[in-house]
Amino acid sequence: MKLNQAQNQAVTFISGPCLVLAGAGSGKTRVITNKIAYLVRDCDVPARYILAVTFTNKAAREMKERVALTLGKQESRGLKISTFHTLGLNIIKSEVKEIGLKPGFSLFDDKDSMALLKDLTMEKLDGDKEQLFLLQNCISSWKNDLIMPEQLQKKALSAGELEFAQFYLRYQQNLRAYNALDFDDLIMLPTLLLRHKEHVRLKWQKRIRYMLVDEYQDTNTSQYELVRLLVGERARFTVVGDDDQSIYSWRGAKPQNLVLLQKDFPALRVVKLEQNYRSSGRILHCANILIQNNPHVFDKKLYSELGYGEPLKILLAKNEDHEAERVVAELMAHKFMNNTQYKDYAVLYRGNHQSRLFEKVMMSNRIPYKINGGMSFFARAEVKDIMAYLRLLVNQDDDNALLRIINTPTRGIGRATLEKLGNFANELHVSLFEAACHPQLGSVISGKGLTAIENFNRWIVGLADNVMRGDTQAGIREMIKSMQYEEWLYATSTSPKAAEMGMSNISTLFGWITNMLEGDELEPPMTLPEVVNRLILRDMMERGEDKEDTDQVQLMTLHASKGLEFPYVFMVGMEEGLLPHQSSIDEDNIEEERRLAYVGVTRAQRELFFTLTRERRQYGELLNPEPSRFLYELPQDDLVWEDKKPKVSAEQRQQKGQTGIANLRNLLNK
DNA sequence: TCCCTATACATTTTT
DNA sequence: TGTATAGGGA
Repeated sequence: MKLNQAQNQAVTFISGPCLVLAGAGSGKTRVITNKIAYLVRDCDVPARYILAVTFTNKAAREMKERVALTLGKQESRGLKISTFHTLGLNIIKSEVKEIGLKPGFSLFDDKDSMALLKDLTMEKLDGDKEQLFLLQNCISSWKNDLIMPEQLQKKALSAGELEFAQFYLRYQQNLRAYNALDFDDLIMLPTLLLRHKEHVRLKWQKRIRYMLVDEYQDTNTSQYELVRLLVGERARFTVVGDDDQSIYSWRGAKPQNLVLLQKDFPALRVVKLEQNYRSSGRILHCANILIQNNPHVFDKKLYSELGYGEPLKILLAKNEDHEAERVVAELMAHKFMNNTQYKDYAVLYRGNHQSRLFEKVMMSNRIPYKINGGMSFFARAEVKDIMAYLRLLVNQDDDNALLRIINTPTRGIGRATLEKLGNFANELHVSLFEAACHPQLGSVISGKGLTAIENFNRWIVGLADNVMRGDTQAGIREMIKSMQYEEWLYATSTSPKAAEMGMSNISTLFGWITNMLEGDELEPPMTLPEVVNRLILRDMMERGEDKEDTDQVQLMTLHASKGLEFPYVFMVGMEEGLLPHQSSIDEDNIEEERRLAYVGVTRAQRELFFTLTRERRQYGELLNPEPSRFLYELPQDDLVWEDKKPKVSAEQRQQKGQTGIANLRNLLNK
C-alpha cells in the first residue's frame, strides 16, 4: 500500500498543527490510519497517548478495525478512537465531581429533552409545537456556542429571547435535578470544565500527545474549542476535512472552522489531497464543474487517473411512479448487461419519504434492497420501553424513563394517581421516584394507587440491586419475565405477528447489551450504566457475520451517503424544489444544496444516472417541477439527456413497463 | 382500558 | 396523498 506524495506529506508531518484538505475519494481514511501507525511505529508515541475523534460511531468502529489490521493488537493497545460525544461522556465520567453530577447520570435524547421542555413551558406556550421546536433549537445553539443561561441574562435580548433564556435556565436546572444530561451537554460541559480549571486541563493534555479529527468541516464551535483545549500550546494535531462536503450546517456545524484554524494556529501546515481514486475522470470533471459554482477559501481540483468513462445519463419520467419503474428497469437491464451484483447499485434521494415508491417497485420485482435510515430501531415502542426500564434501574431520578413505563405493562397506576404524584414531587422539589418513596406519600395518594406505587417501588429497588450487583444479564432477563412483558405485548398488539416482531427487537437489543457487557478484542467489557449511555448514543458495536456481504441495492438519503461509494449511482428527484429543496431556495441557501449534490455525484465510481419527473404529487397537489438547476450547471458535453419517449397513454405505458420488467426478471432469474 | 376516528403534518438528523 | 398520534366514546 503505497502513499502518493501528498498523502505521504500528510502522514509524516507530526511536529505541529496540520490541516489535510481531503477531496472526495482521495484516501483520507488511509491517511488517518497510516498516520496513527506512523506515530506508533516510527515516532515511538505509545498508542495510549493518541486520540482520534470522529462524528459517527460507524466511522469510529471502521477506523478501529483498520488500525487494528495495520498495527496489530499489541501495538494498538490503549489507542483512543471515539466520537466527540463519547469522548465528552468519558471526560464527564472521570470528572463527575468537578462537574457536580452524581455518578450514574442519565442521558436524554432529543425526545426526552422535548418532553421536558414541553412540561416546563406548558403554562406559557401551551404545547405550541412550532415554538417548542424553536426553543429546543435555540437552547442547542446556545450550548453549541458555549453560552450558559446566566450569561444570557446580562445580554440585551428582546422580550421573546428573554423568555427563552428563562426557559433555558429552568431546563438546565431540571436536567440537573434529574441527574441527566442532553447530547449538547456532552460537549459543552467538558469544554467549559477544561477552559476554567487549569489542573483538569493539564491532566487531559498530558494524556493526549497527538490528536486527530475526522470530518473537521462538521465541527461546531464547542467541538472546535474542545479540540483547542485538548491540544493546548503544543498543538500537535491533524484535522482532516473537505469544505465542499459540509452538509450539516443546519445542525450547527461551522465550516468556517477551517478558516479559523489558520488564524488560531499560524504555524498550520496545509496539505491538499487532490488525486481521486474512486471515480471515472468524467464523473470527477462534472463534480469539479458543479462545485465551482460555490465560493471557495481553499482552491482544490480533483483529478483521476482512472479512465474517462461513460457519459452521465439523465432519465425523464412522467411522474414519480414512473420514475421508480424507470430506475428499476434501468437497473435490471444494466445488471443483466454488465453481470454485476445488486450491491453495486445505490439510489440516492433528498428526503426519506422518497424511498417509499422505490421500495414498492423493488419489492414487486423481487429485487433485494436495503433502506438506510428512516424509522430507527430505537424509535420502536418495545425498544423504548426496555430502554426506559434500564435507565430507571441505573438512575431512579430519571423521570422521563419512569413516566414511560410506570404503567407499561398496566399496573393500575392511572392518570389521576400520576398527577397527584407529580404535584407531590413538585412541592418537594424531588424526582418522581423519590416522591414515590416518601413516607408521607400516603397523605396525597390512598387506596389502590398507593399499593400499586409501593409495589412498583419495591420491585424496582430490588431489581436495581440485583442488576447492579450480581449477574446483570440474568437480572435483565428476570426483569422482562417478572413484569410479563411478552404476555402484555401479545395481548395489546394488533396482531401476533407484530408482537413477535416486538419480541425479536427486544432480543436484538438484549444481544447488543450482552456483547457490550462482555466486551471483545476491540472493546473492553462495560458496566450496565455505561452500556445504557452508549446505547442512547446509538453506539452499539454491531459486529460479526452478516456485515456487508449481503447482495442488496442500497437506498438512502444523500446525507446518509456521505463517506460511502458505489459503482453505479442513481440520483433521483433532480428537480427544483426537491434538490435544491424548496425551503433552501426560500432561505437562499443554495450553496449547501449544491454541496449535497456534489456529495451525491462523487459517490459514483463508474456510472451515474439522474432522474426527474414531469409531474410530482406533493401533499395531494399536482406539481410540474422544473429540472434542477444543478443539471444545467454540469458540463453538457458529458451528459446524455434522454429524449422524450413517443406518446403513450398511461395504461399502455404501465403495461409496457410492467411486461418489460417482467421479461427482464425472467432473464435475470434463469 | 381499548379501539377507532379525526387530525395534523410531511427536509436533511452523524449524537 | 399517506401515515402517526392523540383523544373521545364505549
